[in-house]
Amino acid sequence: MNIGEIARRAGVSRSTVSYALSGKRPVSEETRRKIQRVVDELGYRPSASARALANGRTSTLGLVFPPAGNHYTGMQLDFIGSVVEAAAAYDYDVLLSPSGVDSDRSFQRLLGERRVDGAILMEIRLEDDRVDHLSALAFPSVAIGRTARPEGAWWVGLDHTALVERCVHHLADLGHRRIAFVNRPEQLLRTGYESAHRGLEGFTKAAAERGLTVRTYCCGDDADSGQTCVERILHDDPATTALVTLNEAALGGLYRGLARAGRHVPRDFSVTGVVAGRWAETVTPQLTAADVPAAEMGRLAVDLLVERLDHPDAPPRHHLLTPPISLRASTGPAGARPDTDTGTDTAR
Amino acid sequence: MNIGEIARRAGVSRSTVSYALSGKRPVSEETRRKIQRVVDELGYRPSASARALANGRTSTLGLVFPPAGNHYTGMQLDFIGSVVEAAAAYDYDVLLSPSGVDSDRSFQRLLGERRVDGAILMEIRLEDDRVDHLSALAFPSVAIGRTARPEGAWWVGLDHTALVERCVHHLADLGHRRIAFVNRPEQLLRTGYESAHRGLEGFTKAAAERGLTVRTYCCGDDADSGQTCVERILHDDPATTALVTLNEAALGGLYRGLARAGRHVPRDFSVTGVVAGRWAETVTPQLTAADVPAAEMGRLAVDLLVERLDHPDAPPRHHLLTPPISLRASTGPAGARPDTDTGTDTAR
DNA sequence: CACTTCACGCGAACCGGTTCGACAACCGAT
DNA sequence: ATCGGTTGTCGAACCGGTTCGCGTGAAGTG
Repeated sequence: MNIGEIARRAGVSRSTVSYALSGKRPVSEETRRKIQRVVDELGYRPSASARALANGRTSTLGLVFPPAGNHYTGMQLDFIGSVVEAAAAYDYDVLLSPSGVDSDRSFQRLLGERRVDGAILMEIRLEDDRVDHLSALAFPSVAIGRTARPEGAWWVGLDHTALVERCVHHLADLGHRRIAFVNRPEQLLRTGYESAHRGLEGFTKAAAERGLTVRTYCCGDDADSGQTCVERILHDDPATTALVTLNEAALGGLYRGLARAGRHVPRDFSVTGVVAGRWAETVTPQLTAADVPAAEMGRLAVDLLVERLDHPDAPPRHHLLTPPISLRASTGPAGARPDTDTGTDTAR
Repeated sequence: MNIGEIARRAGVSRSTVSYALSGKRPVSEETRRKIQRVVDELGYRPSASARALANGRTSTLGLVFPPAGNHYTGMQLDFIGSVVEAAAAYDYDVLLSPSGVDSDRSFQRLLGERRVDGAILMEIRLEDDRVDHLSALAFPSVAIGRTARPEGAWWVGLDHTALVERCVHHLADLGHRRIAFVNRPEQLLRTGYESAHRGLEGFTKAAAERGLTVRTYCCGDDADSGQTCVERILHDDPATTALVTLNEAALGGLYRGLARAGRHVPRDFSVTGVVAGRWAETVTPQLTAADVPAAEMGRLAVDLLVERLDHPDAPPRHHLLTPPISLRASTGPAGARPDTDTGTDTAR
């Protein structure tokens, strides 16, 4: 079942078999066919380990995703799926690595033991040890997300700042003056998670530009937290008429909280944000949102990484995406119900 | 950076370095420390490819998941995440393979090129080529799901039949007499997808036992399809008062369809089914459902596979799980609103 | 003091491919 | 007949580990 066996049966040398299969040197049509027949008969396939050892390439990409214990969001699934598919199109396999903090065990495995030719990093933080580490090593990698100083790096990212700004402007245009921002969990914000930071930045900036009264909240990645968060928002400022969120996992809970408080979406309360399209369509009314093009981002990341692998000294490239806001049904003009009705919640 | 380099610097032979690091033969404390110092200084890590070639084990598990183009569900994400985590605990990496149909390219890569020591299969069909193929090859694998004849195989599965039966009984106990079943997409049912079949079987059986009037539907894996499906259900039999579903991606759409038709959950209409707990808690009212313990299943699958790898001729084992129904808020007694009100939908 | 025993370390072979340099056979051109 | 250039094939070295068998020096024993 190894190349020697094939060579013996075909009556040629091992190197000839190798050349016949790889085509890296001409082989006469006759011996090529002879070899091919033996290969087909035995169903021979060259061992990936041996090949990797010999030519130093594993044909495998590493996909580094967030630390264990975190909730996984739907977006992450879309990244994973699209990365795997895109990689397969280039004849690469994908090795999953549950790495979070820098220099942890499985991260070491990928690089130190040379299991992968390149890596794609998810869940980027503004100051990211992993990115620094990889770039110091000049190890081919592409980040899905963008650090504080992304110059000279390879990445594909979403312009969360601009997207959230647009959401705020959209709401302001509709007449909303008191808006809340529902961010990802505080722990993520504290550790410098990119989208949480840039989203917040965009929110603050746009709110200032429009002179809005705003509050910002962190919210756990689950429905219950979303519900609690809405309770806090309406308690802190019952006159709030809209919110912007990045937290797709909490979305259902946000809606529930609003319903419980007797706020009808979009009549008395508008909701918008940046979430995957699939989630935006799951809630009722469907969410007006900038749809995260996760599948496209995964594909682009693989494209970049493969390019970087094929041309080791190509200049750094990146893609910054700014998908448009999809108008659905969760936002509407402010003041359909007068602002005066703010004393107590109408429902328990 | 290879073992020869370490040996040279430590002034010993390559084999001694190998033994010192693996501990497979005793090495004097002194030389061991000498070697360890050099290793630490240079940050040496043995090449995975070379090791794999030498000892025939890749320390990698394959995770075979559904064909491209499918929507991925939240459940699948939970499987992937828990498998990766559990594998890491055993010092295995996980290689993702987007294989669907049998003997397709990437499936061949995993096995033919010996990239993995064992495989975990997801999205099992009752007659599954991949399972047959692997068991014919005696290749170590564990299925998440159970074929029509699972005897002698390694798997971890959910007793969809029993779970859906329980859902039906739960509804029947509440007085519901006309119940619909919302299955996964027709294409999955047609190709023999396990959960769709067994779920349907359990539904039919329990409905017969309780003498219920039922209809069964297939529904696409997205919110819009869910909404459309509810419209069909209420059109086909406006007296329907409850539904059971396996389709978590459609859940939001089902709720929307009911709301649009003016049916309040759970006052005029009960909903239940088998979905991941996270999803059940996202909708409002929260879904009374048998929560799919996806994370546990992934972990168990890895446990089984590792056991099988460590003891090549251990007898086949499996786990059939039957999680309890979590009572939440989406089911209630039938007839809170009289059955007579069935002429036309009250809302558009 | 010679004789086993044991702990330790070494060299060589091997895993299964790839790749380089050499060489033989054949071609047409001088 | 000789020479230069192809074309097709082979042998050997190499990738970076693991593992087996053997040799050696020190310790233990009668």
